[in-house]
Amino acid sequence: MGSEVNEHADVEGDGRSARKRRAILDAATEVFLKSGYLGTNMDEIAALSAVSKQTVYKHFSSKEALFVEIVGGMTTGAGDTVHNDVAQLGPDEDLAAYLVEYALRQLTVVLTPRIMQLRRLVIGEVTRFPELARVLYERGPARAMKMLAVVFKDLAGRGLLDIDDPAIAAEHFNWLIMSAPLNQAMLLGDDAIPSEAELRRNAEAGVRVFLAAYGGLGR
Amino acid sequence: MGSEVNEHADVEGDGRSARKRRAILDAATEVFLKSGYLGTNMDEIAALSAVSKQTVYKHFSSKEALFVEIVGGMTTGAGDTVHNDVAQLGPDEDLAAYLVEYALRQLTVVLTPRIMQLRRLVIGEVTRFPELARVLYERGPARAMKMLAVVFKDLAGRGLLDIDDPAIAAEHFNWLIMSAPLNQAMLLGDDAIPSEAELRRNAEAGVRVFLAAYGGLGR
DNA sequence: GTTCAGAACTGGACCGTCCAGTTCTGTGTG
DNA sequence: CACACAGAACTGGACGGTCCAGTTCTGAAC
Repeated sequence: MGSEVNEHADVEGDGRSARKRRAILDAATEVFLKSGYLGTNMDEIAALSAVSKQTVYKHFSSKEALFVEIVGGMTTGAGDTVHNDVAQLGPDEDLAAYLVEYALRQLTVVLTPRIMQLRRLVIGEVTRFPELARVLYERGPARAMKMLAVVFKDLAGRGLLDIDDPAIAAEHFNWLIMSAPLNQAMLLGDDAIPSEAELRRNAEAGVRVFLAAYGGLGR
Repeated sequence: MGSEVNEHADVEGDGRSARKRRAILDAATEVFLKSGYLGTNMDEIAALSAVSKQTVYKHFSSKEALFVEIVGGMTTGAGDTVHNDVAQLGPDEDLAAYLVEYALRQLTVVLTPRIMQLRRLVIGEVTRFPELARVLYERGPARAMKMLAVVFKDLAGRGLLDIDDPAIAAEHFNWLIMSAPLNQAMLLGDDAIPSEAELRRNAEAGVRVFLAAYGGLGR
């Protein structure tokens, strides 16, 4: 037993098996996002991925396992997308403009129909899959605020911000920027996702408040 | 049309029919909150309310209708609870303390297991019941911020706050106060609902930032 | 001869309906 | 006030039709 050698199936492969697996994952992602966990049936996933149900169950032991795999992958992927290129503030750069850009990067990634739907999906399944929600929290808001806290601590050390507790400042910044559009899109649907211009205005207003509270001497 | 005379069935009655109807609503609330829309079956509701399924369908035409009735009622009820006694700021009262109390009232109502679960439920069903989510948005955050905007406009008129756009200030205040605990409880479950002491600290920190940005001359 | 598609199948869950028999409620009558 | 009675509401159970997760079988392709 256990004579399998192709253990690289879950990273990136181009064998037939890996291709099918990818097709299943893609199809399942779409269907789960559209219909929710209970609202999704495996036949639809098999049909959409152009694969027999037998093949689906060869790759994933159950509906639950497939769901966990997909949601886990999406949250981690999205989290990585946000925090890839964290530009630092240059010496001659404007602090407010820098913070606005920082905010906009976050907003434009999170306020995407797919990511919003993922959020709704996970929130709706908190009871059934608490672990998934915890992962989303860690890889999402918690991670973002941890990164922010580091940035703020640095800026405070350079005398550009007057911050007592970087973690709290990061929370305040994060939610000043994200909450309004996030909650709106969450409940009013994807059509309520603000345009980039609106997001910019929102970010600027948030940064203004943030700097009023945490902006150091150079006001 | 509308020749019905006994329209008082949905307010408060004590007849047998009204009692059963209430029992059904109570049971259905519990089951829906616990298992979600698709995860709930009508047999369980009938059993828990100690009523035959026939009676359930005599009062509510379908599972969907029952669900809409319950969620609608709960959102409206919770919204009213928050905005019942809106005390105004007295002449000799401390502004910061007043705002902290204002925030705490909101927090302690919203951060309840039942209300949190309702939020999760509605968010998870945005696609299936967009109207319900819209109602929750209107009766929840939108209403709260509208009330806040009125309060802030008044305070600004009295020279206690320096506010340009009351609506934006209300948004900032609302989310400075609510976002951190709300998001945490939303994803990490009811066990992550902060204690009242933590909520107070959170409110105080939020008010501090708010007043730094919007506090008028009397700083 | 291994893998997969296609299709059928199992076992079970569930919505909504139906029905025969029972209980409640309100109204009229002596 | 006691009683009878009609109509509405309710029970308990059964059932049709549908849906679905997961398994199994057959035939074909490579």
